[in-house]
Amino acid sequence: MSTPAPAGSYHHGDLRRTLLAAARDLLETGGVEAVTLREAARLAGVSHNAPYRHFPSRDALLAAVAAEGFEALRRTLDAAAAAEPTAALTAQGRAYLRFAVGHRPLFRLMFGAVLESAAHPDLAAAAGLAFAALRQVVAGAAPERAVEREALRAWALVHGLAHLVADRRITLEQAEASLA
Amino acid sequence: MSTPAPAGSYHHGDLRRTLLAAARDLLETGGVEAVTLREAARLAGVSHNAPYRHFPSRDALLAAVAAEGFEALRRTLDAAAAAEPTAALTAQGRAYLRFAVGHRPLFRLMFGAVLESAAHPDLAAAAGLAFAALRQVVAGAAPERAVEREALRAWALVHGLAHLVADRRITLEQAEASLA
DNA sequence: AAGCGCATGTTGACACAGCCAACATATGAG
DNA sequence: CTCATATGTTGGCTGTGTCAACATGCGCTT
Repeated sequence: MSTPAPAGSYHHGDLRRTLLAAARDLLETGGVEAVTLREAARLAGVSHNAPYRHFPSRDALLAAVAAEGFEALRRTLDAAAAAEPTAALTAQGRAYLRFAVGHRPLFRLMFGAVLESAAHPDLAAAAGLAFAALRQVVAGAAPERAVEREALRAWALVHGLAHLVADRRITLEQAEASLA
Repeated sequence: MSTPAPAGSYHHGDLRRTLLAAARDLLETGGVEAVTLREAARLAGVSHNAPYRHFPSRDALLAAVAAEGFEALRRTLDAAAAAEPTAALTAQGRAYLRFAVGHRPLFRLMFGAVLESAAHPDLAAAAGLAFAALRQVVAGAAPERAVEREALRAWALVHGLAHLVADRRITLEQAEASLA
């Protein structure tokens, strides 16, 4: 899906976006290991060093992809809550799980051990927003005082299930059955 | 802590163990990225290709380290349950969390996205044993019919909390407070 | 006790990665 | 129209994983 360069032009015009798309492709296709600055450059049709004008390092590229992932996750969670207001929590849980299964390499990049989010503020921010979507729903459903604790427990439960599914230790069905 | 080679001898004598120790050191010190076949060989005092007589690839070395990690985790969980039989479940939960915090890089290797456990049977087996320790305790504490489901929920909760702590998204205290 | 097979180590090489420095180009602000 | 500067390019360096060919000596067989 990565848009190749407009042929014959010295300047690409939209390299950053193209590189991100290429990186996403590589990620989905071959896992994190397959995401390479040089290969992304190749896919984009530029020289091996062009990416450095947009990302200071390979990690930065990965972080940008992960940040996009968190934005997508947040949208998914918001949509799930909006679509099923009476059972928003389990709806979000299901959405979370489906996201993990549907974009396994991306999920593993977002939550795996490759990136140190502390080193990438944008990443941390995007992640924070996604989690806020979860917490907000729990806040509306929990009994007053226990909100903070229950929110955390719900979050951890869903998150744990998602990891177990993404690591193929349990099936999606088992996870969904354990939600509520 | 990695035992260097007995000087002057062509054959090392205990290279496999030494390499594992070196890899553990590198992991704890610099994270997964720092674990390198060549660097492990250097620490062990052998040539850059000697490791291939004991591990067919870098991934295999990492998998072996992770497998050791799962064995350690299992021992920890067993010990926790044995030490506090009346509250075995929360004791194991605490142990799980402490393991994640105390051996962060190892934990992230074990559960991060670097290894594909399907490709390393030993790894999968060790992981299975560790989880069995958890499940067993839950089985003793849950109301009959719901055992399977409650076991999974407990596992997921602890696992999720551990991940959140390891990723520094919440503190150990928050996690422990959310256990029971 | 002698000899030898095979596990274990070594040397050398290759491709490929990330990253740096120096240079080229074209775009848009003035 | 000019030119500063953002964007790309070329070339090179170090380090890594992995393969192939060769060396060594431990331990079993006889």
